[in-house]
Amino acid sequence: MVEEQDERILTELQKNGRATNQELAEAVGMSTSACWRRVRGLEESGVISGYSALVERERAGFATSAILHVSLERHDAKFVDEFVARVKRRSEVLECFATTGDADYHLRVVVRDMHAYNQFLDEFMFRVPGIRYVRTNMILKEIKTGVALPFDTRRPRKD
Amino acid sequence: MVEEQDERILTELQKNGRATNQELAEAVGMSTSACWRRVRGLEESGVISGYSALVERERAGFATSAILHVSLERHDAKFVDEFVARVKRRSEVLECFATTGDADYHLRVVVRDMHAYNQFLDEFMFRVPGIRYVRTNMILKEIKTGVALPFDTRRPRKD
DNA sequence: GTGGTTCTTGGTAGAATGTACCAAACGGAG
DNA sequence: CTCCGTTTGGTACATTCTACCAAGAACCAC
Repeated sequence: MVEEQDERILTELQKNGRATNQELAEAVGMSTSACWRRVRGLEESGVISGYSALVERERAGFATSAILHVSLERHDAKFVDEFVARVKRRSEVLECFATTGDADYHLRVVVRDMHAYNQFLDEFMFRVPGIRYVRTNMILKEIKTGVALPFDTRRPRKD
Repeated sequence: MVEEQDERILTELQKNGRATNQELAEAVGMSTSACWRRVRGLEESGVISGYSALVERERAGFATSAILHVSLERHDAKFVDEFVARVKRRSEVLECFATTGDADYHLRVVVRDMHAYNQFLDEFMFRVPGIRYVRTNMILKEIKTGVALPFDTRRPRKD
């Protein structure tokens, strides 16, 4: 189980994934060794699945991004699995969620420019079998792009 | 400008944000000092905006998440700014994008359980002034949740 | 309460790494 | 070619990591 001390570590490591163990220990108020062991535990148990540099999309040359609503014609395992497998392979698709509502899937796609987006649709999206529709919502502005889980919200009573 | 060597560094640091400088230098094929200076440059120029631990949502106790489509009644700066400011303050809102299409905004919200989601709507979303509608699409399954920009895609010709 | 077991803690030291310097190599411009 | 600015690889000191230790806390059965 992830307890309160772990949550403080996670909060800190989400803010600064390259914090030294010493900084981290200081920030959460424990000894370096206790802290280090907890971090290791979180990594080994898979609570922390990795670390990543956060790169500014536009500065890195990716001017265009969009949210796609996708719906499938049929929902047999065959079509669903094929769709999922293809989505996982395409690096332009940063996120993909199966959702309730009109569309079956919400995707977020990031590309270098509009030409690349058109190409993405032509070469990839429109070729996936069994798709009913793909609706593109271009992203006009990124208000917020966070990865940090909200550990500051109240925990449910555990009773 | 971000050139090819930088892209290799970014690719690597997106995969492993805690790679040691030595590992990194080896992976991208340069000396440790050259590599270190480039990383520093990317950080100082803001291409790398930070580092973060990636935490498994469900293992960390956040069972519920949703994508919200939000549309505003009016689009005066007054209402827009208020909405944006409020969204930025709420840690449950991991992502928020202004988009084309029916909804003005797409948000991704993560909470501990359904009760917390209901509370989020009641206490926050439904109290923002000037909102036309909020449509909730519960996330049934996370197919993919990536943060790495697709540097493996073809760069536009620079001419 | 006591005793025993288990889990967690803080301290420490050798190994590994980061970071700032150097002089050398490179690449254009004239 | 020579000059000048930029980027490179190497090195050394300071910092940090990481695996051990024994001591302390928490728990349970009795």
